[in-house]
Amino acid sequence: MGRIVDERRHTERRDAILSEAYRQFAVSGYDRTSTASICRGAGISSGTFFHYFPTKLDALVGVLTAGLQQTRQALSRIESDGTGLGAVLAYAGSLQTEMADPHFGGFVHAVAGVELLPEVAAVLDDESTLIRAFLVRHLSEASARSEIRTDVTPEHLARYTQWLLDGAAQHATAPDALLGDAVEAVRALLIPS
Amino acid sequence: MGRIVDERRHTERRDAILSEAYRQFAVSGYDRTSTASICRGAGISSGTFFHYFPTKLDALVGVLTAGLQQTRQALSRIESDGTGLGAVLAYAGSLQTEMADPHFGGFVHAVAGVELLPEVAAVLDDESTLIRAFLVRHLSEASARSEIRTDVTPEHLARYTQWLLDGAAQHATAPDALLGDAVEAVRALLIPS
DNA sequence: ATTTTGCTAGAGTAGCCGCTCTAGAGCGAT
DNA sequence: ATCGCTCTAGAGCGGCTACTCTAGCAAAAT
Repeated sequence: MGRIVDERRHTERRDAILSEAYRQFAVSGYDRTSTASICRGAGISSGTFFHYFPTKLDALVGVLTAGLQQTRQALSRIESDGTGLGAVLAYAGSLQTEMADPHFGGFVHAVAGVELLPEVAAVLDDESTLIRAFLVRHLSEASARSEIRTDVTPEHLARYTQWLLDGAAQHATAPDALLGDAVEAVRALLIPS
Repeated sequence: MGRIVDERRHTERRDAILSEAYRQFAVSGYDRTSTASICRGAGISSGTFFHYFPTKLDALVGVLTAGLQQTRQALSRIESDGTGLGAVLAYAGSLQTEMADPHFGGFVHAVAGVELLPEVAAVLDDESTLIRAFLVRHLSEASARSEIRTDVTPEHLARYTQWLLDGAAQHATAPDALLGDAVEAVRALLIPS
């Protein structure tokens, strides 16, 4: 049990399914995407799909988990480059890059639609907690260094920043995103005028 | 066709269905809520349901449209009470009151999950446009009166405010909302420190 | 009184969807 | 050579769902 014959082929196939699932979830939403359609898009049979993911929900969780790991890496890379305000702005920037993906906005909406399923909520919670900790850490430092406003506590600023970025992510699909990007918004919130 | 026998009874029934639909969409999401379940909750038969709403989607649009009208009224009431920064903060306050509804957060997520359906997108677009116009109008005035920061244009501030409030609405379910409310967040964004 | 029309109930239906099952091919170990 | 395992295909199935249909009742119109 669990022994994998050809590791390379295995992860490639798995990733292909995951990426097709991501695209279709983004375009049609979770419930309105059928496993059959994912199979068609990925060029596999249902047997193969359910071999890799015992459940459709498991495929979604797979996508989310991959995203979480990506976030983890991005944060630690950013953190090794610098701390304080710079790190926070760098994070906003990396998020903004993600938002450029034409499927990003759709996927955010799709996930929101099934956020109440415990398996989904768990991963999302992990990611949210991770980011909050990152923000609190670096905003505290930035506050101590007087890089940012000090009339609002770092904890509150962290929360507001998260709201701001979540809101921006939700509108990621809008083509009129030219007016004002996420980094500028965060800068406006954090830096005293 | 279209003649209504007892106006009172008609709208009461309709509203009852709408409010039950709202609750169930909030709790289970749109796709995972069955019309049968709404009927059970509202104490009616499927025949009645489909007499009032030819489609499940029509029921959702009905809920959204009711919300839009509510927003319209709230905005004009606020606007008649005052303008500029005060009006913007009053709007944030009224939104915050809405968020206190235990079903609000769930409903926001449910709607997000089907935002790609054109009928839903249309209503949401109307509401978004309405709010943006309100914000731009009053933030411009506030800016001219120097009630708020002037280093960022009112248009940008309007957008950031909308992001902030949308993000807050998304987290409305969280019980730890004690830490920092929406009004304070908007104030922090708008008022120079 | 009779007709018309809104309204309601509830059984019924067609279709879709997530998932299972079986059969077999490829490959590694013994 | 043989066994055991992963992997793949694809037909099939049980269950659920949005919606339809028919029939009857109440009340307004004539």
